[in-house]
Amino acid sequence: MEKIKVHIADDHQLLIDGIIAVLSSEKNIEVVGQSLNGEDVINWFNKNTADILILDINMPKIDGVGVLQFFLDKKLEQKVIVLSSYDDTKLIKEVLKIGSSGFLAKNSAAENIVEAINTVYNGEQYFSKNIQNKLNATFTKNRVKNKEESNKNAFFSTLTPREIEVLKLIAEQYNSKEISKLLHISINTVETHRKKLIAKLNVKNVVGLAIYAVKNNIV
Amino acid sequence: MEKIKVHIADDHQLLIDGIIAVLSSEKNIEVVGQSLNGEDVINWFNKNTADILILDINMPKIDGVGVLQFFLDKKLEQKVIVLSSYDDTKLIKEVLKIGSSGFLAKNSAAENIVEAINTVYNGEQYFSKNIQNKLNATFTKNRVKNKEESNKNAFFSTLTPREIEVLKLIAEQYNSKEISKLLHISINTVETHRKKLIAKLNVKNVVGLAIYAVKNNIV
DNA sequence: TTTTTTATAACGGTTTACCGTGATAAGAAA
DNA sequence: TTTCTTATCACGGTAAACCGTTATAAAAAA
Repeated sequence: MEKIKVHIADDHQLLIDGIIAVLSSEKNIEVVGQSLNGEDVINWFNKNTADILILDINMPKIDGVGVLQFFLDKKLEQKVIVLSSYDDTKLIKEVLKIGSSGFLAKNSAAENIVEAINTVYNGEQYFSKNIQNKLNATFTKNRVKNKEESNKNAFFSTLTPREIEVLKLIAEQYNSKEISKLLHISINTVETHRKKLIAKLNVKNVVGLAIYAVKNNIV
Repeated sequence: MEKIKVHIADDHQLLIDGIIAVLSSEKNIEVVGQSLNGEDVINWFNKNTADILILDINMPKIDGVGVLQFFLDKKLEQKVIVLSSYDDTKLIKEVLKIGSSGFLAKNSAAENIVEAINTVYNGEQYFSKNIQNKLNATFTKNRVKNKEESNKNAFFSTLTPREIEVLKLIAEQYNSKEISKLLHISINTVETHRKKLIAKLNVKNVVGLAIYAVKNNIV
């Protein structure tokens, strides 16, 4: 029997070891690699292959989203199941858009990871139950479209590099005046970026920005 | 042979199942219970006992710190090994102060959890290697003192229940006026709490508060 | 019993955040 | 080439955050 080759990427060694222990009782699944950060994932896949990548979103150096974007460019063939603590609908939509095949919340039971691996290996998409509920009908209908199209009429905006830069400084507790000095731009420009960030991320104020930044490992 | 009875508390079922899978190969360790939040932990220990509680700090309803404080009042006898994603020195000091016997970062390898359980069961304290380095000499000297003393000359301030309540609402993007209405108190009082939070947590502004709240799973 | 902590409240003042709107230049994409 | 995106800047106004300081009653701790 051909085994499903799995690579696990998470910044918590304990969780990796736990998943390996869980999968060790599955005869048709083989863990062939592991990484503690996004950089290692990319390096590993440059030299090796796996059928399934179990990918944590919150990782140091390069986060899960960065890894997915790398794979998108390279047009590699492995399927990706995204692991996340935060069952954030916006995040789910984003990772699906950039090429993941499944989404598993960390509050799922261990048996679900086996189910997820088998489902995704068979070419289907997998979502944790609680996540399924969060995905609305509109989105479900649209996600069959191809990547080019779904990128065009995106359900949410992606942040520009400059916006991420400003967001990072906001999350480091700098105010607009300080940011304007750090980036050598006008305070008005900083405030414009701030406004766009609040609008794009659909948050109420700077607190929402800070929380987004933490949850997406920008700080 | 008498087995070491372990209870695991973490809001991620996947990690619980993973730890159980890891511990299943240990003959002298038996997992007798599990909880997904602090409330469940307290309920469980009201009816049952275990030798060791493996306790995640970041949990909903009542967090790890809340659980420890509960045990401190009840003077229960089980040892506690704290699990945390964030290897925050301040946090480590806090949980040791309120009665944990060990601290295990989630980026530790699985074998360490076995080591931690055995060490703590034998009455010693256990720390992940990377955490050992973070604990400075001053603190190491002081932690042999008894609880009363170490509470007195605390290294940082603890938030009051009301402050945590306000902080939670701040992190949910409510402004002071809204919070004052939600809690039926004056806006001036809310602002006073806000000021005290900023001072106690040693942050610059509301962004710092929000980040603290996320990292400590208050929101 | 005395002291400390907690939760409450007020106030004047300054700074910052946020809103709406409009505009321009450079570069990328269609 | 034309359109879209990105990054830039301005301005006037309102709301909110932040600062410093003071104060009081109740509860908890020493």
